[in-house]
Amino acid sequence: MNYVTIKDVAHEAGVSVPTVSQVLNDTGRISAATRQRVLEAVRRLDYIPNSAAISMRSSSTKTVGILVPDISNSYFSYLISLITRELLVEGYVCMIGSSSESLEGQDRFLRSLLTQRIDGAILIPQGTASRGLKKFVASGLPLVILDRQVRDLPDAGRIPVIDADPRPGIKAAIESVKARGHSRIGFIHGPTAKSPNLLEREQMFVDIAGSRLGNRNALVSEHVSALSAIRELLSRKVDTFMFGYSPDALEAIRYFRLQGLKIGVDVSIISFDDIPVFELTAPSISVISQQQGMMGDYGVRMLSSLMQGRALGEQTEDAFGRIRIPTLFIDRESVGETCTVA
Amino acid sequence: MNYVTIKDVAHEAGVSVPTVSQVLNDTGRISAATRQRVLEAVRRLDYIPNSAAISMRSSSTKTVGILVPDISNSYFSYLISLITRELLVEGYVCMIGSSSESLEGQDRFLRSLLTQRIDGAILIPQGTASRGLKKFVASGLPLVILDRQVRDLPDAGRIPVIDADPRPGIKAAIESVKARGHSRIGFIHGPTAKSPNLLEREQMFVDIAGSRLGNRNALVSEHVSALSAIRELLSRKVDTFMFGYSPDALEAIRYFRLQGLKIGVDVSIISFDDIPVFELTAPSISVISQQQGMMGDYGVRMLSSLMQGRALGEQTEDAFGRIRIPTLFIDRESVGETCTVA
DNA sequence: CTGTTAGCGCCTTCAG
DNA sequence: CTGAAGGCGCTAACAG
Repeated sequence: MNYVTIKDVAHEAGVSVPTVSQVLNDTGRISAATRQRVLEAVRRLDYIPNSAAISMRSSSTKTVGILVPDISNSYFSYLISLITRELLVEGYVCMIGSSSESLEGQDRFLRSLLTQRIDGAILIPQGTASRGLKKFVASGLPLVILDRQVRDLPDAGRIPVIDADPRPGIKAAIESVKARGHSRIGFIHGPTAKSPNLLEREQMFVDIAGSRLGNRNALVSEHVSALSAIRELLSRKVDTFMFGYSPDALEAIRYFRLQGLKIGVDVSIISFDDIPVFELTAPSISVISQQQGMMGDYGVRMLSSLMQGRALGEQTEDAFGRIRIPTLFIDRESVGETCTVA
Repeated sequence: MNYVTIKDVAHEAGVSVPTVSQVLNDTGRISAATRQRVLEAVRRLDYIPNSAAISMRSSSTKTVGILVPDISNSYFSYLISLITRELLVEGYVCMIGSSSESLEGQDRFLRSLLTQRIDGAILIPQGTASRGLKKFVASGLPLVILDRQVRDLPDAGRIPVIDADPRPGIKAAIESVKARGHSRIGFIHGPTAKSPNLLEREQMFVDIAGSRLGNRNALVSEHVSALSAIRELLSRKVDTFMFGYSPDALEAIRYFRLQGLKIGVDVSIISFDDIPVFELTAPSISVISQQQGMMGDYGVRMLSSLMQGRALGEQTEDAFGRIRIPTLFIDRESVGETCTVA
């Protein structure tokens, strides 16, 4: 299975190799006649260019890397499908990889992106800067970080970070919960070690819920396992749960069902991340949306402009600020009305 | 941002370029001393090989392509995460693409795989052989087709197809439904034009349900839109629905809820595809599982052995049969007990 | 308007 | 045990 090369095409068309190249790339002046002959030869032989060879000369691969924590998480897979679709129309193909929420997984994939000489990357990294991530940043490749901040990342001012501002969503959620007569809310933070953003959500919760409902009614658990945290808060008479990490909410739904606790009646819940499941459960789950669509759009747009700049040889040493997309509370059925005050 | 090349390493270590190459590839005889020096230079300069250059010489890219109909569908994203993980340990990186359930999208991605000179591919193609797919098959690349059969694909005997055998799951489902006292079942087939497998499911349903419940109690709709089909069957007094295509089932869940029809009480449903949502809805949905885990495993294993053979220059002209993985009925809460026979 | 020359980064002979 | 030469597929500069 030997591929047809530009040389075969040249031979078939009876011209020289560079002529074919010029026809294919619309560079140089080529007579309509030769052009025709070359194009026909291309068609006849079904010539398909070798991107490795092209990239060796052009030092541009037209590929971008995408790193997510977990491909099978629908929050990320949706983001991926958005991003790849938009980049495709700009002529880029994507290399997608998962860190499996581990630093080793992340570094392994980042390295393989480097060996592929990608033109740029969109990363949803782990919350702590790994060796691999530092090297990646140091390489100076066009790069945007999505969805998560990273602790201890030097040189961070140079790279755009697009994430969600938890405040508006949390505020709206708490007010809605309060309006329905709930007064004792617990927050389940998820694996905060993985991401400063999760920590921030918790702090913001404490801040806002504390000021609205009184500090003793805004509860938080030290437990790392979601299940233990839920059990603890339940024993402390919490009847409304807010989840900073959607997989925890899914676990909770299973758990409450098992315990015979009716969501929206015995217990109310609100989760971060607007993923499709939450609309299909019965009752449907109220969520704090991070507006992933917007996030993906911004990310792609930033990356293209960075890659553009690079392609033009511009000095893109602008300091990119952080872009924060406001979260949005989407009210559904998982927060019940309370008549009896506890 | 110029990458470190093997030449820089050679210079740094005070040896020639081929020497570095030999050290890195463990070929040829190199003295321990030089080897040491080279390795140190590699580390000091943080040399990262250029896979494009390597693949130009070796004509192997260590890349495999994965085509799915829709990345954001959790059935596929789960399969992707399985496959990429397993291939990674064998040293392959994956290029993932979506056909967006269209022939054009499929062909565009397949072509880009060809320009990338991938070593092999795992495809979940559209049900009809597109020009691009035919060309791809004709290229002779190691290739396995997953989850779906393809109509009119010449040379199909040469490539392995791994899909699910719908019979066992459907049979078990219907028996369970019958045992619960339901006697009038309708089947929603999904976009059968897209896949012979969907058609097969319907035929098998007609066959099995017909023989178990009588032909007039095994209903099918001609409507292409799931919603119209549901409405029609509802008007024909169907109270139990089987969905051949999970997105339709999700639509149905929304619809029934809107209509105030209680699943598991007023209406019973069973869907193909064991995806996480179905376990989280209330009531949880009984499914016919295609055992995706198995499917992914087999697929990867077949592909590696094909690529192996190719790497060794073997003639892998074996006729690969189709491997069919039995479907499995998973009984949950969406099929209610019927006391009153309609 | 077209062909010649040279080189991208790497590896595989083959001399030394 | 190591270095020199050549070539993978392609394109940018220059001749002609």
